[in-house]
Amino acid sequence: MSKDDARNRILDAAGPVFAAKGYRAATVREICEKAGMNVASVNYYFGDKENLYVETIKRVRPPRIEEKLQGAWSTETSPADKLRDFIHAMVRALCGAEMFPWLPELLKREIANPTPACEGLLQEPFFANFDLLQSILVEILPPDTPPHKRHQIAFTVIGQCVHFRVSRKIAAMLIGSDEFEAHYGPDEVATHISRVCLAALGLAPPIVEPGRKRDQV
Amino acid sequence: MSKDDARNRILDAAGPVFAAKGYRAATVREICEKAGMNVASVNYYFGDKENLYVETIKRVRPPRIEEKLQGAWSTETSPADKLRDFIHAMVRALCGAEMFPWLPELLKREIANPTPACEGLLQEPFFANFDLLQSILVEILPPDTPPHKRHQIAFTVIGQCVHFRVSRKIAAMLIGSDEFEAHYGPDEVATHISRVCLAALGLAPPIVEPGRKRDQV
DNA sequence: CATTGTATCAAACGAGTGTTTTAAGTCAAT
DNA sequence: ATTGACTTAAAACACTCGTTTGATACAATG
Repeated sequence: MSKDDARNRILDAAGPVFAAKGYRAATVREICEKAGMNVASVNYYFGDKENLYVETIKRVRPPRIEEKLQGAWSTETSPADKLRDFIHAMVRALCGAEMFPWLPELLKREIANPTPACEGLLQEPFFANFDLLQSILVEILPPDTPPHKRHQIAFTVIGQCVHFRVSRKIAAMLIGSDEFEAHYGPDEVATHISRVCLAALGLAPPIVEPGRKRDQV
Repeated sequence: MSKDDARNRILDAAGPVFAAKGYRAATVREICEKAGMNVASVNYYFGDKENLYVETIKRVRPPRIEEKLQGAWSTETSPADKLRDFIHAMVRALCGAEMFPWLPELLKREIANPTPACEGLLQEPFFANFDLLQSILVEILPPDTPPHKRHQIAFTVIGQCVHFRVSRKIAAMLIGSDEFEAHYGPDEVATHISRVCLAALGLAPPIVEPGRKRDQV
C-alpha cells in the first residue's frame, strides 16, 4: 500500500468519526480500526490527533456556493432569481448531497463550537459565500442602504438556511417525524425560505396566498 | 455547611463549566475545584457525573416566553404586536439577560447535539414556546393555511432568533467586531427580525425604506 | 462520655486515551 | 543476496478521567 493510500484510508475513516462524535470524543483507535490500520499509524502519518483533524477538514473544503451556480447566471438574470438560486444552493449544500455526506455534521460542530486550529480554514468559504450573498443584496437594496442593514438581511437569509439544517432533530420532534419527512426536503425548505426573503424585500407578494388573506388593511 | 448548600455550590460551579466545554469535555475535577469541594463530592451528592448534568439542567428551566409577556396582552392587542413582542422576548431570552448567563450556551449545545438524558427536560419549554408562536400565527394566517406551512413560518421566526445568537462568533468575524457590537444588541436584532417577519407576512411594508426603492414594479 | 451518622478529604483504582518505543516485515535498488 | 529506507504491528508508556475507598473530623444523640 502506498503512502498516500494509507493516508487517505485514515482520512476517509476519520471524517465520519469526527463528524459523528466531535473532535474530543472521537478516538484514534476507532478511526484506525475503521481504516483497518494500526493505532500508531495516525501518529506516523499525521504526527498527532489534532493534525489529523486539521487535515481532515483541509481535504473537504466547504462548498462554495459561487462555484456551483454563478456560471449559470447571465447579465439579465434578475436579482430575485439570483437570491432564489443562492438559497436553493445553500440549503442543498447544507443538506450534504455531495461527496462527503458527513461534512454538514462536521461543519455544524465547527459553527457551534469552532476549533481554534480550524477557524482559519473555514473562514475562507464562509467569507466567499457571505460576499456572494451580499453582492446579490446590493443589487436588490437601495444604493444608500447602510452596510449594517445589508449584513443583517444577509444573516436573515443564511440564518434560516442553517437553522433548518442544524435544528433538524428538534424540528422533527416538535412537528412529528411524519410531517418532517413530508415537508422538509431541501427543495421545499429552500422554496419556503426564498418566499419569505423575497416577500420581506418587496420582490414578491407576502407569503400568505393572494386572495385568501383574512383582512387586508 | 448544610447538605443543600454543598449541593448548590456544586451545581453553581457545574453550570458554567458544562456550558463552556460540553458534557464530555467538562471534568468533575474542575467543577469541584471551582466549587471549593473535594473531587469525591460529586459522587457523594449526585451519584455520578451524568446525574449532576441532569440536575444542572433541571435547575435552570429554559425560559418560557409565555410567562414573560402574555400577561401584558389584552384582547385588543393586534397579532402583529404579539409577534413583535414574542420575537423581542425570545431574542432577549436567548441572549441570556437572566439569572444564569451561561444558560444560552448550554442550550445551544443541547440544540445542536441533544444529550439523551436531557431530551425530555428541554422538550417542555420548547413545545410551550412553539405553541405560543403558533397561536399567534393562527391569528395572522388565513384560516385554511395548511399546518405544515404555519410550522415552516414558525421555524423561520425561531430560526432567525436562534441563529443570531448561536452564530455570534462567526457573525462578528464576518462583519468585524466593531459593527457587531454596534448593531447586534438584543433590541436591534429583534427589531430587524420583526420587520422581516411582518413584511413577509404582509403585515408591514417591505423592509427597504419606503420611497427609497430603486425600481418598484 | 461513648456512639452513631454525616460530611469531607487524600489517596488510589481501573478504564480509556494519545503517544512512543521497539521490533519485525516489505520491497525496491544496488 | 544485501542493504537500507520505508511501513506495519504489538506492546507499553504516560496521562487524564470518573469513581471508589478508607480514614478522619465533627455534630447530634442517648
